[in-house]
Amino acid sequence: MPETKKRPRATPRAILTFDLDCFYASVAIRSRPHLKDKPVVVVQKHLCVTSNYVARQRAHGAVQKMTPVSKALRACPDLVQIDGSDLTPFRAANAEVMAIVRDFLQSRVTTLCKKLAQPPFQSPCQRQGLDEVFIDVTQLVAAEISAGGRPYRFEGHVFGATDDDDMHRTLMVASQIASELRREISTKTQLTLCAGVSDRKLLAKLAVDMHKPNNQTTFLPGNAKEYITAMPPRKLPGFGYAMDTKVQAWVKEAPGRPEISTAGDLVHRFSDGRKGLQELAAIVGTEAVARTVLGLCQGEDDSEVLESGDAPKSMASMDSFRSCTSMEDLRRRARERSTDLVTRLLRDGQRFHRRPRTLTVGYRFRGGGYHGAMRATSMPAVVSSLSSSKGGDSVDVCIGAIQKAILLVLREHGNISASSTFDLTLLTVGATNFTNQLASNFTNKTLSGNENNASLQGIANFFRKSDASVTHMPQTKPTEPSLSIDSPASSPQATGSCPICDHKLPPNIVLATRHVDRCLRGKDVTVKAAKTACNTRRVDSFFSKR
DNA sequence: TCGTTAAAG
DNA sequence: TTTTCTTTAACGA
Repeated sequence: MPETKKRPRATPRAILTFDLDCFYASVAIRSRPHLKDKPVVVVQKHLCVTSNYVARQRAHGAVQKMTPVSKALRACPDLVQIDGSDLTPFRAANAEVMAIVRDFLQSRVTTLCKKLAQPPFQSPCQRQGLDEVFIDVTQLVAAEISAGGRPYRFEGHVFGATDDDDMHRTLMVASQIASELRREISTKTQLTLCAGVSDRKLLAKLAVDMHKPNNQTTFLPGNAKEYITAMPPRKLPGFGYAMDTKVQAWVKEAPGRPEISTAGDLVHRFSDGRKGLQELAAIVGTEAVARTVLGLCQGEDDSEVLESGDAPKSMASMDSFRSCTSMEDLRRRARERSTDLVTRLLRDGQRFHRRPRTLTVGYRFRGGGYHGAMRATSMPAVVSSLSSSKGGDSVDVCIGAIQKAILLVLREHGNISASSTFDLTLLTVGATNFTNQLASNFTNKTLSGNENNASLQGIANFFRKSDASVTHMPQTKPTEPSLSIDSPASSPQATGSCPICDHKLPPNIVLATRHVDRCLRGKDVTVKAAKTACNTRRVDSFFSKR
């Protein structure tokens, strides 16, 4: 018998989603207090990407996301424009918020677990863009309830009718945690935010928009199905433009097909067992997608909150323009992208002790559709030794090397050269496939504070990738001895205790890793849960204890 | 491993 | 409506 029967979860989860209020505008105004009561928009190219509430009010709805500056200016002539083309301050503000969230959760867990004499755990945090985060506080709520002392009531708005059972008590405590965390964040950053609380990401996400700004809503799952089936499916997170287009195309494809204007319509037409599923699969691509979509349309969502960690998995720099037809112009733009990327790579390397192995180049010809093309090549070798050496010219060398690589890709795959005519509208350059750099200059560094390091990153990656069928080591290239974590001579020392069993760990990082790995397997825990449980942050924080 | 598509903010 | 500047995941080859 295959175990494909799916069962409902044994215990209800508690999921929070936070959404910073008009994030870009708030961050921009925070550093310019004199603009506090002025109508403000943050501008990229000729578009307003965000506005504050003063601007929205004044323009009476005419200033929205992605409104052309000219139009916004007509609606509100005294609009203050702030350039938002450099994302650095927004990335920094995001990091600030994430750090506060993690510190808050960490200290709660620490005190509660001590009190309850129970091993510590972590609460996964998933970054969603720069202004949103999902948090799974299931275990934290459970610990809070065990510890007692919480009044059984909701904090903030509630959507739906409550009841006197476990799930509702869970969500009550979750709403209290959400409220406390919101207060903590807005006190420390001067940024306000909304929270959505529910037992799954889908509902938490829908809840977060129900009362804005600076407020929170708990979505009681009992009301999910009727609420969601009445919505246009396109409004559901996960049901995007492409899906909507395909479904609507199907509707119009043949006469007599039913209108699909609500999620309920879709469920009604396609949830008729296996046949309906296959019909939907034919429209949306795969059966897996069909199943998820059908679930979404009924308010179901099993997806986990995935730990994002501190280090991004890829990095890109993009420029869009009306036209680029000369090599001279192209070279200049390529250098610009290259400079931006190298600058960020340098900082990333200082923080995470890693270098990208792959360079991606994206481009689009005028009239060449939405996506354009994307190519990947190996990163120029000089980048592996990128550093801000005082005397050296490493940065400039890297910028030049990447610029050259971009031009080469465009020549080879886009047929763009001095002897061809072309017209580009987009150039993207990105770095991916990060691997740890364990150089001699780093080996002797002490482990401390927020300073992440290469070996820890290696371990984190190892856990992330570990799989029931795979025995042990990460699948790094054998040709890269400097990356392996099994070279005790150059590995930093681990101290502290196992995040699973709390035993003291051996100082050798390889042995420590092995121990934690065994421990994970020893526990009756699914691989998926193990992956979620053992993430960068957690491993980092446990291994880097002074 | 490379490259595309889709989704999200 | 595909417009800005990203980041991530799933999937096919």
